[in-house]
Amino acid sequence: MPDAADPAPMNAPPRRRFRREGEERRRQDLIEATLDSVAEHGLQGATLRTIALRAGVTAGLIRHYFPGKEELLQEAYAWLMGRMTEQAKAALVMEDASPRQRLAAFVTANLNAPIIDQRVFSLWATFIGRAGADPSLARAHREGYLGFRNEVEAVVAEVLAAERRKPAASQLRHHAIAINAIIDGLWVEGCLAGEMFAPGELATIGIKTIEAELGLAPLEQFQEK
Amino acid sequence: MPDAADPAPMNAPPRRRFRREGEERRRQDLIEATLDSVAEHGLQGATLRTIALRAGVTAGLIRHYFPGKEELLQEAYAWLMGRMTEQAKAALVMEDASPRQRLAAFVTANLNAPIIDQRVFSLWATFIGRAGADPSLARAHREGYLGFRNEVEAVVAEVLAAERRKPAASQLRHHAIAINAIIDGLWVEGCLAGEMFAPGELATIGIKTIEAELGLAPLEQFQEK
DNA sequence: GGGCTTGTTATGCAAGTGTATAAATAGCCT
DNA sequence: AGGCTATTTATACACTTGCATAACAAGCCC
Repeated sequence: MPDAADPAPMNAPPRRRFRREGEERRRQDLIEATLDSVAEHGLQGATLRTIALRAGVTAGLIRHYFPGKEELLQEAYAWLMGRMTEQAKAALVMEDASPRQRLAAFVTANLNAPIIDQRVFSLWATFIGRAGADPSLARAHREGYLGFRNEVEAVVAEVLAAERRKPAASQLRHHAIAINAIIDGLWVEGCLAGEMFAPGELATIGIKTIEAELGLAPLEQFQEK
Repeated sequence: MPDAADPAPMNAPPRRRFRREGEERRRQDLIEATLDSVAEHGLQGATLRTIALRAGVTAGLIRHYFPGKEELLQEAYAWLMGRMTEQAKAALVMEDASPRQRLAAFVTANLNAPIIDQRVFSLWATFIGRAGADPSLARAHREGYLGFRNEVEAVVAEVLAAERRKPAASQLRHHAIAINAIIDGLWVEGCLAGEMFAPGELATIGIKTIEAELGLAPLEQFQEK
């Protein structure tokens, strides 16, 4: 029995070098690696090892920052939603612009890059598909949706007020729901089949449709026929 | 060594009873069990064993009808999409109704049960979330979407023709895209947060918004203010 | 009713999963 | 410089996964 001695030149693979990063940074890296993995391989393909590889660490480290995979996914989703609504609303903060211009800018921003984006859509769809089974997801969506809709409603009220119109609350709500649906519907199509539309086309359609919904005379008017 | 004899009263679990079903039936059952599993647990939770359990068979049988899990999922998705578009278009085949009535009926059908349905939405979102990475899914969506949009475009043309209007092709396309977005957007919200809306409210909003988009005078008109 | 086909079950297996725990080393503090 | 701590790696483990194959029996055909 030769029984090879262990300390022989059996050059063991050297232990991997690493750097210590701040907690904030590591958590953020892990969250982004998680979203990347989900967008690319879906929830099923987003394994701890895949995520860790993408974040440039080993799988065990994840457990040092998150209690488990579940919590990592939840935090990743929360962060994604936060960034989405933040971007979406950012287009509304325009100083010295007419309400109507602000509304148009809002629609334009929401129907172009970076909000129209296949990766973000994949993430949204993947997570929201679980809303039926996961009440916390459903609640997160509802909150985001209502926040968004309230913004829309506020701008609509301003636009109409500028036209000396004062709609009833129920009318305002209807307008907000409809406008929200228009933006959402066009957003979905833009993300899924963006190359079917000319650049800016979705925004143009969105603005014109919304103006029709609000009963506003189009600014540059070219009638059909 | 007592070497217990095998034929001892070590009552082996009796082999499970089963019935032979037709191929058609079994495949359909498996597909529906697959969709149930995906809707309930997501793609990650839809394992062969879960699916088989729900279909009332054992996991091995699946491989007798499908080359692998991948193909089962694809067939399930294709069947789901087929049923969805079929249902959606069914509302259009109304004899002796005005184009405008048909359009309204179409919108109403698409914004109520059974098309507004959380389970179907979960399935749609779960699968469509993979469209970015799976070209076959992206193609399936595009085909379904274009088919749907063409139906809309045809009805819109009829509606406008009944009003003696003959829009340019590009105008017609814009209308169809916008109307499609309205229906899609309201559909999403109805599925995700149906209890936020009164029964029939989404359909009402959809119809009014579409009428505004097409420049049709509302039938029952109650102005704001 | 007895064989034969084949739909169906049962069992096994290698790869991959999330989690737990131990070992190591990077980098701060003095 | 040198220890100390806690971030990070590495390894182990129980379990699940999809897939392969063998054993079985349901029910048609003659």
